[in-house]
Amino acid sequence: MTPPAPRPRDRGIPEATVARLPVYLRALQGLDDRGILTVSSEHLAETTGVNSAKLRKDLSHLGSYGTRGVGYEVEYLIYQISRELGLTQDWSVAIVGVGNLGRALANYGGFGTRGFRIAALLDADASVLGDTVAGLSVGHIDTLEDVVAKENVSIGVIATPAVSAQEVCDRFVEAGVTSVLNFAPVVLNVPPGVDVRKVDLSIELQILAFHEQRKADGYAGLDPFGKGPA
Amino acid sequence: MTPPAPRPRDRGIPEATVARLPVYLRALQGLDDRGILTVSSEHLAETTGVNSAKLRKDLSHLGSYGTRGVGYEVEYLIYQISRELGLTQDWSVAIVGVGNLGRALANYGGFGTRGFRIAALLDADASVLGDTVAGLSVGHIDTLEDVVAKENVSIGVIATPAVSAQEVCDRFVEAGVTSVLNFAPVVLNVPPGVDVRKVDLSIELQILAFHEQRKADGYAGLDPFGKGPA
DNA sequence: GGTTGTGAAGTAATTCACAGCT
DNA sequence: AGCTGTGAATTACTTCACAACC
Repeated sequence: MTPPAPRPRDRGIPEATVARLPVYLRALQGLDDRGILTVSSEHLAETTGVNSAKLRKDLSHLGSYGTRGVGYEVEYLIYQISRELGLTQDWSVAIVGVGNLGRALANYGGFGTRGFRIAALLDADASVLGDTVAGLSVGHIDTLEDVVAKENVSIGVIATPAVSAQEVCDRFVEAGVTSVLNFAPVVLNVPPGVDVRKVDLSIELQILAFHEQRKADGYAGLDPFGKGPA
Repeated sequence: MTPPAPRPRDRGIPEATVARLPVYLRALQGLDDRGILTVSSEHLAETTGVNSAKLRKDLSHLGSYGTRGVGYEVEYLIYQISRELGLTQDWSVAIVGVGNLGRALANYGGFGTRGFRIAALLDADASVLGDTVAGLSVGHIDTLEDVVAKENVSIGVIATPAVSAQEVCDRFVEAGVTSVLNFAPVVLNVPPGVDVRKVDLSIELQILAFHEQRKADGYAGLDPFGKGPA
């Protein structure tokens, strides 16, 4: 009888806003590093490439943290955004697949920075087991369930070939992981309640190719007929 | 005097649709590999994780390629989507930055598949120059302009550390590249007419952390007070 | 004077629901 | 009978423009 689960709709922040908060956060950290104390929506918007009204509306969803006539205090805003994003606590991440991509991810500075901790690197390939990558020893995929439980992993990163991705995902989910970041070029199937985000190189390239083609067709030629293939 | 460039707005396909076409395309190729000849919007929607009405509307922007009562012919739809995305021609790609990420990208199968050709791998670090990666010899960054001109590069991929990204981007743009795919965690500045897409691991993690925190706050506790930190 | 926060207006994307074709 | 293609309705997001405040 339960109606078709209208999702407990975020009593809060629009998804589009959530996706921009990390961008603001990074820009703010840059300002902080340079010792800048306050910033206006106009300035912060410019450095992050958004419209200033949008930035103000985004921030207004978190609360009223600016000062009229002055702007936003950089450190305070960093704290508020971090808190909203859940970065004031540490999240354990497990990376499965230690090929070039997995290594790139493991060595990526962004992990080390506040908020994330790599709990384990796992792979099925015996030839990389025991390798040390980013200070961690690569473990066997069979230990996935143990690692998730023991290290309290909440985010699983899939950097395996496409063919293994769904299986790894299933194991993550079965072990209790509810957030997955997928680099394999497949659509993952997960039960409700599990969030999946995907990063897909070839999709990005194809989107660029589309626009590139548009530029070639449309502008350069100034051909009013455009579309026609012949 | 030119007004603030209201962008020659695509006389066509919504951006949200463009971003999904590659997903449909991949699913269709999977069906084709399995010898499946036709597919309904319902079925294709299910395997790509979208609503079937959305899928039909997306496809309707390309033309009327289905058959009522039957569905879509798989091969024909593959061809039409490929054509729309500009994949019936080959695009030359240059990758700058041959660390783990650059290597992962170079070896990524998605490139090889129809539509993209890696024209060059470039790096500033003398220690990797001349290395062979994915069958290509790594060249020096100073040859960027030559390579872009000679190989007719239309998409530049930036896989360098953050600090070098803007400079590499400027050189790409100066050399005539109008599409950039950026993996470095910085907001790139480009003139109008140049498309930039970014892929940013830490943004994805932070978005997941946000939702993870929501799940922890909201559901598990069933605490009606939620928000308050103490 | 300067800048935020936000209703109201405008634009884009999604979903519904069904006419129209096979 | 089955499935597409699409107007109409809905929902989400963006931008404008200005009152409120420092």
